[in-house]
Amino acid sequence: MKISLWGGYFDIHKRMSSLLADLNPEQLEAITLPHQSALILAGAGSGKTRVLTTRIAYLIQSGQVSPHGILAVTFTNKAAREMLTRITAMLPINTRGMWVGTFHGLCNRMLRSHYQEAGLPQAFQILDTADQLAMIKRILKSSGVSDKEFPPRQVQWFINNAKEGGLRASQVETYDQFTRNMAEFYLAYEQRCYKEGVVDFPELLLRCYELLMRNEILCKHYCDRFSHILVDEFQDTNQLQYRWLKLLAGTGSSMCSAVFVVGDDDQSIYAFRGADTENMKHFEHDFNISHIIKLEQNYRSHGNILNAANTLIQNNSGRFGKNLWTSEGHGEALRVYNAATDFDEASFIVDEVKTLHAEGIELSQIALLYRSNAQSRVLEHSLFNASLPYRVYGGMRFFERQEIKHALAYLRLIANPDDDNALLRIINFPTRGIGPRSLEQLQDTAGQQGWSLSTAAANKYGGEAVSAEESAKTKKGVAGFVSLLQVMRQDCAELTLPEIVKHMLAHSGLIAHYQKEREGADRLENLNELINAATSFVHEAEDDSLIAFLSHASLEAGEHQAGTDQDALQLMTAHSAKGLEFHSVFLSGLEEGLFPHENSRDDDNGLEEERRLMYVAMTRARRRLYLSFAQSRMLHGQTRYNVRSRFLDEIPDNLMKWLQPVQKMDVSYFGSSAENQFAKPVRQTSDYGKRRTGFVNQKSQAGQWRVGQNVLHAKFGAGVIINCEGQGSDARVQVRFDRVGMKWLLLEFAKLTPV
DNA sequence: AAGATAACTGTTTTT
DNA sequence: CAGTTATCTT
Repeated sequence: MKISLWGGYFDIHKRMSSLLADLNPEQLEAITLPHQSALILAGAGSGKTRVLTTRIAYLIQSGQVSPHGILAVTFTNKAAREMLTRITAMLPINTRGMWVGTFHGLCNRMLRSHYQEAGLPQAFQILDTADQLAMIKRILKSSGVSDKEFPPRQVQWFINNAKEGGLRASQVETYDQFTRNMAEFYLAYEQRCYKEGVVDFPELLLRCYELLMRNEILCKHYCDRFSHILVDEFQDTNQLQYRWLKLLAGTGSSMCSAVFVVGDDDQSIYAFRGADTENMKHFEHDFNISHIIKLEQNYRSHGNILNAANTLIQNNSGRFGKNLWTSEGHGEALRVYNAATDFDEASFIVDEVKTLHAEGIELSQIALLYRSNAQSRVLEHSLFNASLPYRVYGGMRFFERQEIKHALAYLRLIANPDDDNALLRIINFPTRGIGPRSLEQLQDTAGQQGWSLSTAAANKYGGEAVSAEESAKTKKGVAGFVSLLQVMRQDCAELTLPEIVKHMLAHSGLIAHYQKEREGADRLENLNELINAATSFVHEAEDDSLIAFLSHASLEAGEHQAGTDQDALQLMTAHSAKGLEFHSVFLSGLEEGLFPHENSRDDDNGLEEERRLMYVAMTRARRRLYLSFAQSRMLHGQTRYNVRSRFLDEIPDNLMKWLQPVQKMDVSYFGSSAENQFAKPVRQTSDYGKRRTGFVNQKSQAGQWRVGQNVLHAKFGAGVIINCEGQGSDARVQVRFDRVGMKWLLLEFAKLTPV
């Protein structure tokens, strides 16, 4: 007994000291702060996540708080997951009871627990941005106003802005006809959402805020419970999120919680979507922060990179101020390349990547960053031709795919019949002969009676309940749809989540529909994947109900695409790169109008945000940083002539090394990679399927090079011709090689042997 | 109800 | 230029 006690005691100490080992003084100070609110200014690569997670582990390990008393909030699901994994790795105890999640996720959680007090139906559904826009379009249409006069996107922007400012439709200040109209749409939208039992993203926050605001007892309950609130990326919070935090912390009255926020004003790059850096200054004041802890030691980059970034960011005003430093050496100079064209820039990057790769740097440790997504095209083209594997981030996500949204719409209707958005999406998909006129009738009835569409449909066409699913099929049109849903709802009552999904896929006709479609294979695969998603959800989530799964689908859109296991180059915008690091970083398109972007150039705030973005991009690099710009660039079908970015001039000369453009008229270079130089792009879009752009199938040519011919290539080995194109010296063939896949080859250069 | 053509529109993004 | 969306055909 005694021994085990001592053993346990010793264990805790050992664990505690290993927890706090290798921390620098500032990190240690932040982690071991007493029960008080704190503002940690954490520079890029300064171990921010480590501080946050270790702080939590420390608080629990030292017995200051139980997991039950901790609430940690992040912006992305990825960050929340990472945090939880790291905490669990540090602690021997069960972390259940701890609330770790995104603002939206946590608000959803509270609203689910107190749906009645919040005035929501139990099965309330969450609208994503696209759903919200669809809803707004519907309202504008029924109000009879033109899309031209009131663009739906603008209305959406207005509504979300108001909500993020904490304002309801009735509270919006109307000082002219325009805002009066907007407020009117907002009100109509609010009422529709209420009727249908749906909430949009900002509504989750606002509703939760109002819930705590109005219900003192409940608010007190959470205040008392969460004695420690920790916030990641605090510089990205908007007004409403800040107010929510203050409420939860119990400021006004007793100030019961300690709020520990970590952020970096220099990395605030989301002002355009409502993030308010001022929150950091408000926090300092509202929470009586006497001293800000600055984490300035950087564990990521070499000195030259940091100094360049430091000098750049010093051009911004109103900073808290901080200078990153490293105990590692200066490292290499930044490499700058002045390209003649965007194409030239891309081939320069390709050459450098090849060299780096040859030197042993993994492709996944190299990032190509750009300001806007459109810039990836030229790069992709060159990379493809060079046969370099790459991965583009920021495409369509799993739960946003058309077929998945259709499937989810069926599930949502099973859970919540009043969801008109969902109904409209699939009432005639797969087609069941419900045209615009019957839909209009239905909407009229619903409008007159104040019913939801599915109630209207049931009352109009429903009749007695149908027992066998067969009768659902025999009925036509709306009546068929009504009994289909009825039957589905009945059947699903007894099934587990994965079974519900399977059942729905089979009986909705979605599977049959996509089996018929030519390009449907990938969609079918995705629908199958939805069953898998449901299965793993049941295994992982505490609440495995359909409603919980639907929330999950809305709040976590899923990884961008199935991650290829292959070592691949990383292509992404500077925004997406935030939080990541790479051995080498290529920062391309450093031109006035592009970076800084022309839309941000005119006002100081915009320019400073662009500069922060540049700062974020630069500090992604560990060892080597390339900066490049092109004198001319193809944009929107026009060649634009740009001057180099002012940001380049803000970096000290002695930290940069200007690379000379290499003469590329070398014959051996030209000859040896001719296949690649002239190969045609096959760009795999992030959407379903393998859509090709850039060429059309041509008739096969006469002669020995024809479709179906087996060939042998010196480098690529055996393959078969699957496409022919062009005449004379332009003649090229597309070959599917056994080993290296598809390639376009110029016949003049590629030495092909017919087999 | 699917397929074809015309018109439009171009930052950054998570929930 | 290229990708999406609205509109017009068959």
